[in-house]
Amino acid sequence: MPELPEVETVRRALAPVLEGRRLERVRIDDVRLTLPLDPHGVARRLRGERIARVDRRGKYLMLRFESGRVLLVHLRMTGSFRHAALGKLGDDAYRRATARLDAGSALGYRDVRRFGTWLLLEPDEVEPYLAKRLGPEPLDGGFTPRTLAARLANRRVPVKTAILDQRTVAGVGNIYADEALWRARIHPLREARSLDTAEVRALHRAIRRALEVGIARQGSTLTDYRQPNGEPGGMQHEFKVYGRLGEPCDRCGTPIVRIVVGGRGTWYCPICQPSPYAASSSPSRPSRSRRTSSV
DNA sequence: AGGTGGACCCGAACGC
DNA sequence: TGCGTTCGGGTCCACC
Repeated sequence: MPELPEVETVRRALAPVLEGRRLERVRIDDVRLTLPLDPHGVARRLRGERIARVDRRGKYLMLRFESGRVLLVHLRMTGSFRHAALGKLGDDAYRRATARLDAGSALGYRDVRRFGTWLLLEPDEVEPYLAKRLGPEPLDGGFTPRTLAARLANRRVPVKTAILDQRTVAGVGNIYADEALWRARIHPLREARSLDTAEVRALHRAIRRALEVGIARQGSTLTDYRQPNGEPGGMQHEFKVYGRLGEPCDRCGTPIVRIVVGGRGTWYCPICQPSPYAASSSPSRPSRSRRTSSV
């Protein structure tokens, strides 16, 4: 599932091979990719554009053209790019688009479930589009414990739901939300507004750490995600909680449990991340006390 | 306005 | 073995 670390890994791989290159031919085979626009019209508009920079904002990959236009790509669940330096992309039943570059190389876009989107924006449309949808970049200086606290204040939704909201912080998806909450020792069902200052600080730090480790491992591959050279990521081997039902917590050895939060599968450690509904016999109170119990 | 649940899509995993 | 059913993931949108 491409979240921030996966998209950033793709960006880092594509930037050196795409920047400065011109799109000589673009073919889009999936009518869903550019809805509500006609894919052939979009392909035609892309032809001739020269890529100035490959950027990322949240989970969006941005191809910035010299013209100022931007192709905003969202991979959703199963989108991926493949770059072939010699222009020879292998056969792929799930390829949805292909671009031929002036260096003789080829760029293929693959998407099994066809959730991904390509949106070609005019220069003045880009920032408003992103600003409306996304909060701060978690790895930039604009994301601080204070800004996070402001985004969580007054919100009654579970804290996991709050950090999955891209306006709270951009780029966190289901996997890294669970990983971050484990690192911060916060139960996913805690009301967002109930976190005290120390907990917000811990969560801020945990979100950054979880994403940084993900990038360092070049993302996580469960089934579909691939780097542009076709290789899987390695982060899936280092999950602390995600998908680890019944396996021992890395910190305390307690079996990881699974619940559903906001319709999403959610894994956590029932000891390290104490329930907000815990009885008074529990070692800690959820929203007040600083927990010192740990193993 | 904040919050919620369904829609979108389709391969994989599951149940019988 | 083969079939039908359920699940999941990010975002948008209709609705409360």
